[in-house]
Amino acid sequence: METLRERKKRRTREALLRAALELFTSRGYERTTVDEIAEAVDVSQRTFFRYFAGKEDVAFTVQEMTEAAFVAAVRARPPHEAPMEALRQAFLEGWEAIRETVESVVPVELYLRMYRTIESTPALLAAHLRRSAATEETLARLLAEREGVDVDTDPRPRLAVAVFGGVIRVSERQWSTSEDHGPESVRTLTASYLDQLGSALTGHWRAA
Amino acid sequence: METLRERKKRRTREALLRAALELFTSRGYERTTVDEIAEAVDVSQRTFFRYFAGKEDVAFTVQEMTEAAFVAAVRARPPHEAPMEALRQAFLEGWEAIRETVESVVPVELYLRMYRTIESTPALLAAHLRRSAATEETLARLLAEREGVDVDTDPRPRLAVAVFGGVIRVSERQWSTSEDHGPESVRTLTASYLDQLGSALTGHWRAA
DNA sequence: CAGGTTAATGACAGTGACTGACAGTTGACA
DNA sequence: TGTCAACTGTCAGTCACTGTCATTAACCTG
Repeated sequence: METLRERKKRRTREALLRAALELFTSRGYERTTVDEIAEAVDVSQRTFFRYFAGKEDVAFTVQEMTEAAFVAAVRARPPHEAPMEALRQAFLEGWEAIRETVESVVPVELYLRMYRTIESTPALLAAHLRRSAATEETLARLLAEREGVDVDTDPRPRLAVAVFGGVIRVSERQWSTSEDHGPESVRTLTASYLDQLGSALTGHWRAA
Repeated sequence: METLRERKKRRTREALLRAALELFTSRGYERTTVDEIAEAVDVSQRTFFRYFAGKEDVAFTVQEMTEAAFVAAVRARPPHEAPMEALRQAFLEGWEAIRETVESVVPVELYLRMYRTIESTPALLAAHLRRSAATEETLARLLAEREGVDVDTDPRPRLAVAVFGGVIRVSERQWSTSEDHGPESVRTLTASYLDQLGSALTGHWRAA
């Protein structure tokens, strides 16, 4: 069980996280100072930096959880599935588990708002893409191991993951700029885009 | 022709650029301060910020030129080429033109060193990926126009460009971490990876 | 439960990127 | 050659972030 000290720490951390996301999504990321976040929770600025490595770090706390959940979902896929199929299924079926993971920390609605803020804030978008690159590296190694190939000599693991990542990013972008913000719409969008990959890569697009 | 004032400005700008790249690649990006760059050229820090939007901005000045050159190369492709083929040819054939563009500002060798610095510096890698995303958006619109489809309703332009961008990134990464740093090796690597795309996306990789 | 240990916090000072304001300087051009 | 506009330096200030040290509060042991 949890000691009093640990409980206090957890509460401070969660309060900082919630305050930060609330401020980022309402006032905007750049127009929010670390001092304001700390003040909203009534701790010193120094304390904020003891809980989070930086202003950017808070913004991605929830993202980090979902990424970890996705990697876990891929890891749990049966070995007989082909690589791309495993990625596809992990994404489409793992949705509910990811949603629950999020809800245990912040309201899903806040998470979705934060996602849009990330997409529309250049500094955060850059960080997001770099984090995605890191996740892709993890996935490439994972798939290489599943298939028994060497990730450093065989380019296919990294290629497959890069392509999958690209599809995800296109769906996310489409989702975050469209009207329909239901969490379900990303799933259908991603599935549809994965299906259109082949026709996107071959020949002309104009109907003959 | 150029007025004296313009000549002075251009010289200051190029001096700042060269000094910055030299310092970034030798001492490291984060261990270089803007004050040091300004001091190396004997101007005030304020002047540096009048020529470049920020420390990050200098680091990508040459990159920006190569990206523009690539977009131009794609634009110059004959319309009968299919989208992916146009991207492929623009990249493989446009190499020499890009090289010349670079050489007109800084030694290619410095450009290559800077590239490695970008790949190995988290903050710069993030910025690089965001810039790539912006370029991909430009290319998607370009291809959509070529093919006469609507980029906002037809996902194929963005998908194709995302996949191509993914292949480029994988080759660049492989190149920047390998021994062979000749500028030719990126070409062969990219061509080879594009050829392996199909087999990376379908079925298992393990030889039966 | 008193007293010592350790973790958490606050207060303060300092660095580095960046911006705004204003004054001084130097090319451009009549 | 003198006036105007562009360019530059100086200075002050904001914000993210870090190191240091004293203080507080939880923990644990006798």
